[in-house]
Amino acid sequence: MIEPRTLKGFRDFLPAAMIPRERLMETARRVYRRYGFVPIDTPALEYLEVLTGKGSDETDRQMYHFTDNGGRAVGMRFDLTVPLARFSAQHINELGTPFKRYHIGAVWRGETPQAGRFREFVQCDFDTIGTTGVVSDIETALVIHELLQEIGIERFKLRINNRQLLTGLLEALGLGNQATIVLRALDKIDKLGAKAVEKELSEAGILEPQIAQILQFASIRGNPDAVLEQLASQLRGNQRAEEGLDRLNVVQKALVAAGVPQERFAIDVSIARGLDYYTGIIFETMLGDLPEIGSVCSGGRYDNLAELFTKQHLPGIGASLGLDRLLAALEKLGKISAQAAPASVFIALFAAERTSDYFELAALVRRNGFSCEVYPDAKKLGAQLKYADQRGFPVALIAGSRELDAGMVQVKDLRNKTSTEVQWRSNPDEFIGALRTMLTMERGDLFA
RNA sequence: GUGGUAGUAGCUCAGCUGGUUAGAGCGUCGGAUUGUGGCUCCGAAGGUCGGGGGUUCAAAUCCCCUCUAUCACCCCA
Repeated sequence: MIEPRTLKGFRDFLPAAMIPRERLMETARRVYRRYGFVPIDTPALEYLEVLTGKGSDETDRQMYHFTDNGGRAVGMRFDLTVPLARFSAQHINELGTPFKRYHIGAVWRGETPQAGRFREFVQCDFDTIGTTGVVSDIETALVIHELLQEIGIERFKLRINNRQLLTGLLEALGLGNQATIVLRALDKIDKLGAKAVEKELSEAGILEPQIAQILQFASIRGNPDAVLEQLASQLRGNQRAEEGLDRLNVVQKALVAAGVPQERFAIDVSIARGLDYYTGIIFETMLGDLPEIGSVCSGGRYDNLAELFTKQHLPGIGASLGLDRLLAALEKLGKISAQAAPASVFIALFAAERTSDYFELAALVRRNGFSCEVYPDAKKLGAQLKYADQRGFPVALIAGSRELDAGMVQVKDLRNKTSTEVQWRSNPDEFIGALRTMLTMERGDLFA
């Protein structure tokens, strides 16, 4: 006997978990398409050099890689952005710019699993390639907001920053080449506090007055308007920073104009996003009820991503919804309703010798756009109804030989326990009408 | 990868300082007049006590290793 088991950080999904997963992906697709993004897919496995080209030591360490049977060095993708860079370089001439795509797929990282962190997980990415316009900055923010809203999350905050602000400041302080160290340290300010960041920076050899300025800069808080104002006064005269600030101003105004509530977003200069490739605006999204799980949707602008693969200048911007992390959060918050009917109409099997009649009935139901399921065994009616009830079917159709002979069926509303007899063979319209009235009643939402 | 905590039935857990055939609730399956569900009652199945090794007359219980989960570091969705 082989022990049935799965690898650390890899999971099976039972129907109760898979139904909300699929629903979430459908929501993401719907929102992405609403903004004109089109779907693509890329291989799970790539040449190792394609994946390691742009990553840091950390991503290299976490990547699953091996030599395939043909002796090639290959790796499993650890995000969807690097494959997009390769994809764009390879196909952009057939696609034209701007190119807006979404990509939902699994990625793999060999890191230690934790709550909401797995070794195999699904990301729902959307990116815009080939424009540096601030319009795509705005659109990215709007999509993130709409996505979270449509999923049904009431409390979340989209935190926005622009790398140019900090880069500009660091250049002015003469720390231009230590950006990564400072960014990484600053990213922890929320979690560990200013003291810890100060210590980390001074251990990295950054001088006292420099640290003071960095921390003062990162401690600016308040509503977007106020933050932008303070930043403007502090960064005046710094060309690079002012450019980033101008863009943030445009984004801020557009978000308000598009109806994004003030409490849903913040300008927060302490967020850094570890990935080195971001060059402009950056986003992360925290859940109001579960901030400790981390960002569920992050991204930003990367103006040089494809440079390793092509001489063509391909700027890009996008973000990634962490499907599995979000689901883990929703589950923790008790927002995933366990029951979701796989189909809406249940057909009880009574007289096994009349099987074709049941399939004739089922075909009629499905032809009219309702999903239905025929019970596989002619068990006691009570047991069949119990099954239907437990799966959450709203409607059951019951007919024995007597009714079938007469072309009748009992249409039973499983929630009200009411039922009516209908002539389905001679009067299908009346039958479908009866079904429709029962099924149009509120179906419970997937996310409470 | 490093460190802390944990692992008993499908799920949630009980099992005192080692002592004979390891229990409960829920769930599953069967039954209570093969034609009407969520309640009730009766019954059954289901456990190598995560796995391996060791100490002991005796290990779910103590020790070591390992696997898995979880938390922290690191990093990130």
